[in-house]
Amino acid sequence: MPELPEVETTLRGIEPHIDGQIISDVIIRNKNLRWPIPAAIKKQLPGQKLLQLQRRGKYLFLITAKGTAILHLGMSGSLRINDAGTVAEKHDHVDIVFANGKILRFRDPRRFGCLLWTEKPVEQHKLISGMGPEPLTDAFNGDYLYAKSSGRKNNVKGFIMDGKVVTGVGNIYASEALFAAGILPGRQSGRISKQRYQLLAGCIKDVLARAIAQGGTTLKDFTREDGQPGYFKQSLKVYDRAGESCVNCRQAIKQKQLNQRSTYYCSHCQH
DNA sequence: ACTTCGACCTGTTGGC
DNA sequence: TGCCAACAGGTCGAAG
Repeated sequence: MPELPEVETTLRGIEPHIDGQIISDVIIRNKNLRWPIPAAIKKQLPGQKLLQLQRRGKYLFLITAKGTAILHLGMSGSLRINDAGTVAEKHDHVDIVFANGKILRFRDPRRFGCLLWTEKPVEQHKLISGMGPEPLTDAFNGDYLYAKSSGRKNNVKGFIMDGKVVTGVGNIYASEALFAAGILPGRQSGRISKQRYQLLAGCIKDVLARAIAQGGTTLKDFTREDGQPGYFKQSLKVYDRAGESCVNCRQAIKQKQLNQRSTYYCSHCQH
């Protein structure tokens, strides 16, 4: 479900309620997420002050003096802020209870998400250390993409969705950014010019920044921490629009499987 | 070092 | 209306 804009929207929504607050309890109803939730989450978090909330790619970090909780929403995860006493529903696997009476509630029907614990600097964690640059920083640009793509044989959509290349670009925004840049998703990544990568890097930044400004994309079930949807769906130009007319040329938007993921594009505007 | 593919889950949708 | 296959916003880790 969530890509970078949805995770960022979630972070901004929950932060004012819990930043700087003391964790009073952790309730784990089902520890069987992608990896089992370690016992240290329940053992170490209570009594700790939440010093900082951070996002890295699609991961969220809950930083305390003792260590850092690493949270990923997977395909179907979401976080809500509830008041103490709110009844948990079917897939509400974890509550982090705060002394101010708020509960951070982690729901994840498919359980592809995770909640892990580390006491080392979080950037040294195995899942984090190999990650590519954040797309909204200066370290991510066309020169970087061009250099990184040298000699590569995969298609450009798979290339920009590779978290070791750049983090946070998922299936929606990969299609959208490639449309904005006029590049066919199936084009071989190692055979694209530096100039086109400069355009693409700018389009990735632009589409992600605009999606964040709109509170993310609600396709089916993504909601913000307060239950409100994101409004970027109305700005999508190709994703989930197979057969509808291209906003530029009016030809039908095409859909095909690429790397086992649905991919949307305009065969007239993209080459 | 890079690429492809299977795996992990539940819920919803669309075709017959 | 009902059933069942196909699909869904992610990404790790194994195998080639």
